[in-house]
Amino acid sequence: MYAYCVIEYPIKALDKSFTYLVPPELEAKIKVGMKVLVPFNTNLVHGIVLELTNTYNETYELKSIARIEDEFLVLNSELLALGKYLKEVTLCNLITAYQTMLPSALKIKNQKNDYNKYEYYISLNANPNIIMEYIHTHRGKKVNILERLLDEPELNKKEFDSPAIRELTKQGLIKITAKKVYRLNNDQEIITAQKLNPEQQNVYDHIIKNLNTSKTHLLYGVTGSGKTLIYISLIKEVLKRGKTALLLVPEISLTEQIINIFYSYFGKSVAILHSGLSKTEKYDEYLKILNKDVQIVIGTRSAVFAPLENIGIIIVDEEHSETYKQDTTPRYNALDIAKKRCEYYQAPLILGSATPSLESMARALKGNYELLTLKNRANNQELPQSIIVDMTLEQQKRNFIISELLDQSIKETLNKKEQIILLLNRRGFSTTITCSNCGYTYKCPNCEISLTYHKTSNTLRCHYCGYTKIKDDICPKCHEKSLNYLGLGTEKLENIIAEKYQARVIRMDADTTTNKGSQNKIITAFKEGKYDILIGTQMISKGLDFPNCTLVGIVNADTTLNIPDFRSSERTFALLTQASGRSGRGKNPGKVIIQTYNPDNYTIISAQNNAYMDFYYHEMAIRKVLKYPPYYYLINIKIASKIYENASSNATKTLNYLKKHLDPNTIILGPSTALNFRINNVYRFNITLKYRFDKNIIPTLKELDNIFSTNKDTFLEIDINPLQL
DNA sequence: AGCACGCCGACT
DNA sequence: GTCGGCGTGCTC
Repeated sequence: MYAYCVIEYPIKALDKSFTYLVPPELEAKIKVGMKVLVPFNTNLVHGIVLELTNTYNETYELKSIARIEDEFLVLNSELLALGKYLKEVTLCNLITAYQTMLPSALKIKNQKNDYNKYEYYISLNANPNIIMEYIHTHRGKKVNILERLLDEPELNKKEFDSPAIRELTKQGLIKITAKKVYRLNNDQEIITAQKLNPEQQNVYDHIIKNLNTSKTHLLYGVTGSGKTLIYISLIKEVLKRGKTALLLVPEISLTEQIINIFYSYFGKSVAILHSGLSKTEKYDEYLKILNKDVQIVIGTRSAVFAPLENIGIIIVDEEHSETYKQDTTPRYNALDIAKKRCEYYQAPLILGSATPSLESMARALKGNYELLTLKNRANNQELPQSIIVDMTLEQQKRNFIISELLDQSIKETLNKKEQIILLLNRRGFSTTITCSNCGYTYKCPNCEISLTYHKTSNTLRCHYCGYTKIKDDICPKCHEKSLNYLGLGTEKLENIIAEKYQARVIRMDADTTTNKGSQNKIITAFKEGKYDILIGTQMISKGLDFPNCTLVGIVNADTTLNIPDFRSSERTFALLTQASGRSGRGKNPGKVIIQTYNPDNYTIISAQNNAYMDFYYHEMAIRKVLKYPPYYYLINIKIASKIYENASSNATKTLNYLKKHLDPNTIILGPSTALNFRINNVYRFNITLKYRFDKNIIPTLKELDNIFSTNKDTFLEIDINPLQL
């Protein structure tokens, strides 16, 4: 028997299968998809069995597989094929694809640990006569233990005094056995689901009709329309039919809330997979899925690879979220993977959002997806009333940060004992520090990006590479004491608000949520009413449900709008709409105040009016003219080197190569030095491709990748369907 | 990626 | 005469 294997080194030159002889003693055990140890060159390396055959037609002599690793872990044929698909759509190495699909504890590498957690149980280990005799001739703790073991055959060891246990074991009267346990357990009582309202029921019925098809449904429902309740009902029905369900959520802050809801409806049937779990917790959750102890998986992007079998539905919540696209190699989009898996299992894919991506809505309107709409909030609450404040007028009144209207509204809301969310999409204390004498501004020496001032640590930091320096007292250029703060970050806003109002203020952004669970702590504390005002970046905008929050203030709606990227309007619209959606979800009506220097901008006006479709048509017209998605596909090619000349010359070579091989209708832009030209002293050039149909593209890019694989100082990175340019 | 092989310079 | 620098090339 022969085995075709892919080995652990993620190198282009080794991205092929190697043939090994299966030793006779392994023939019965070995399966496709298993992790094996094989001799390679002078070492032993890990690999995955891709195929088993009885013939081979190579001329060289084969080596034999050394052993099988992790016998329980087998990538089934669906997942093996999924890895090949991942390789195809991202142009990564096959082994990289499989590594990406596995949790870190099970990745293919050389160290082998036991990640299992055990609990220890004691039981009797001698015949009853001996036990009885011991009981009659002794007294004390040891006798107690033996007496209890006569009643119950097995007891948890941790309940007892350990010296006594040790002695009894030594005397051969009892024995200790280890049992594998899972680290995360939820023994909550299960509650029954609320009834769907007619609008929700309608959507539900429609999807149920398609439960045995691989149709994609776009569930466009306004904020607070109760999409989660539909998900729960759908999953319930899927489980009833003996199948499994996968629910993807954008990030941990959301995951915590949704997980708790799902735990209360489905209890032990749920496994969770997200970056907030430790390596061992993730391992356990993965094992629960492999062992078929759970039927539902909830998780973030990488959970799309969960080893569920017999999938009956995949739901992607907040489908517009950019977190579904991985921004490191392999640059996959979980939506594509979910779609592929749905096709394999003939299961429907549900994409839910209050602000669908333009791509998804375009496909839905074209009829490629089924469009399902929830127009109303679940309990017939009104959508919050939105007001735009023109900050140019406020400036004349010397209100730079908080407008008159926002100030009044904050006071009113505090008086009513209701809660407030203030959104400012920029962390740190202030954006930049500038010398008012000579105009000097601090830039990162590695990245040429403005440094951000962080007050708590009194440092200037680069948000791209992490470079940190202590703030100076005098300007390093003109030596005057004229360094001023410019711009506004969440940290400074927190100080201002805390000074200005008699209120309990809490801040949530990337800097206050570095510890595990800290995000959830802030959310819970705010939800329980321990604070009046929550200040935060975009992480507070999505999915959270605070019934007592009736005022949302967008302190500066322009920060995201002004970023030079073709999707900045779409992002801003989503951010404003999602943030607005946090207001008035309970019994009291909500209010939203949007502060902006662009009160006439269509993005801001559409968001104010909750007019997604207005925004959609307006933005689509622009995309069409500028040849952007969804009208054109994009591919971004990055050429990077520490040596400027190499980066530059290779970028030009790449351009010429592309010009020669691609369809003449494909638009080739660049090479440009664009945004973030130098990061960590690496020079980067970008080439962007825009195309509608070009069958040469993938083969050409593969070939380009091969050409670069022998180049040691210049690196090529290809991002297919990038989110950022 | 890792490691052996190989062909040139300064050392016990 | 040998030790060791890292350039080149191969791995079932």
